[in-house]
Amino acid sequence: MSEISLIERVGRELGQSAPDVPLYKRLKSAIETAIRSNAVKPGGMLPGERVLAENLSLSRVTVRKALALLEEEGLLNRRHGFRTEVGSRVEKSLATLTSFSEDIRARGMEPGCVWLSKQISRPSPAEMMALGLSASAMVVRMKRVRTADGQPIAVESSTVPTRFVPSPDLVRDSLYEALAARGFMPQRAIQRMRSRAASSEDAAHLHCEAGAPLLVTERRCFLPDEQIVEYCETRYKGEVYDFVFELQR
Amino acid sequence: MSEISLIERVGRELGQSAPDVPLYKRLKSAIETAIRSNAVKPGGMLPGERVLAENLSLSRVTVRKALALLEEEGLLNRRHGFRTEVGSRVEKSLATLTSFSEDIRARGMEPGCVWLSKQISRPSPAEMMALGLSASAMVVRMKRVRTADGQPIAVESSTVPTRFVPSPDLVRDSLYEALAARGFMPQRAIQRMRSRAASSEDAAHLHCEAGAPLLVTERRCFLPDEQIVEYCETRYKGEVYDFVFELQR
DNA sequence: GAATACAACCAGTTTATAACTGGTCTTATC
DNA sequence: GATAAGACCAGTTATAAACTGGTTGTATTC
Repeated sequence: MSEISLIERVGRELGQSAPDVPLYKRLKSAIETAIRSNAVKPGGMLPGERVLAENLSLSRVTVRKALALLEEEGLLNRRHGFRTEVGSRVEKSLATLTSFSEDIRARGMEPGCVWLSKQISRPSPAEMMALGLSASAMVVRMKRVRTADGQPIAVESSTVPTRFVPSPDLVRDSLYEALAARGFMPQRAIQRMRSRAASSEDAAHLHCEAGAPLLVTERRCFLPDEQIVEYCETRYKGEVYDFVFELQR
Repeated sequence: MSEISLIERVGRELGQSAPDVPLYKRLKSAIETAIRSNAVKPGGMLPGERVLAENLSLSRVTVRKALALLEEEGLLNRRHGFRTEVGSRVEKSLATLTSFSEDIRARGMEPGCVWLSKQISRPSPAEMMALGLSASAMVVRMKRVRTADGQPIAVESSTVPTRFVPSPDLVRDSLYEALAARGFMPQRAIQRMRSRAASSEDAAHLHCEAGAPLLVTERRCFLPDEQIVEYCETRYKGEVYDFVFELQR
């Protein structure tokens, strides 16, 4: 469906809506209907805010208010300087199949995390190797304790080149959300799992004894164009095995 | 040293040289002297061919002939569309992606190798991780002892997805030749170097004692489109350090 | 006070373009 | 074979322009 016919459709929808509801809410509903009826496919682009405003004879403020609501609901994904993309929240969470939070929720517990550090620095030798970076590159390194129902169950270190996430402050709870917001959605990952003894530091964070066996996962995440976007090492209290699998959305 | 003063210097040098020698050879010597006397630092850029030709009142053909000689000697590194970079052979062996054979030859010795095994199999967990492969993929794994003047100096294990080299029989002496023949020339690599104690097997192959420190390099080679084409681990008799650098052709 | 409108301007991204670069070829002179 | 001059191709980089969404004003209407 072309941009013009989409706008016409939204325009008709808008005309038929109750006039005592605020315009921006009516516009929001109209666009939502268009999306849900698949007039724009997920992954497709919405017309620019200026185009929408002009063709619907609305002000940009109104259009932006409507889009803001839709983005909050997860139906849209806006990117500064790029465009506004259609993408449902359900798909977002599918793409983060590897997400710790989902894993924990699926087991009926409440996920949480405590940040140990967020820093921007040069990559370590291992990180250079894993991410394919030269020494002059910069990375954002984040370390946190993952919890389930408040109990610590893993220590996780994520490293991302600043090219993809320029500042650690952009990451709130979910690294994947920060990546997605900038248009870098990992599509494939290679993950290795094996066991290792807990260091005294690990032990302190995980409330276990030093030397206790941990399940260690190493993960390299790839963008659709095979660029390496993240290197992540997680040390879980748990099982013992050595296994590699491929993660795909 | 600025471009202009470099050109002036080369110009003077050129004027003083014997007139019965071909111009391009005299120019080559003049530039070589300038480089060896550090008038241009390694890593620095030479003026463009057109600038050189014009300022020295020479034709571009002459300049190109001189530069070609210098490149052949390894003093220069020309890149289409970029510029001509100054880089001595010593640095080239570090900064560029050269094969083992080239490396050894550059040091005035005769390279050789003894094949320990060539096999086609499923990737190991470490190989899956390094090459970004799923377990269903197939790889060609090659292990050999590298020699210089007949003396064993390294044990090397190379792994390449069958996608790039379908059979180990296609590899005679040089893996890179086999790759190039199929149109897969690695252009960039990330290499990590560190030390590790020799296993008894390493020791047997390298004629040293078990436990002796080896220099171990891990290398991941990338195609121009960032696909990972090779994972290679080499254990050298030698130094002790941990350092990663980027290799580029 | 909330909704709407209009108008600027900022900042990030993409695209197109221009201005280089080295690589190649032809033609010509000596 | 060495030298010269010119034209053109192809790869790279730098720049500018034309978008994008983000933000901040003021003003009007109900």
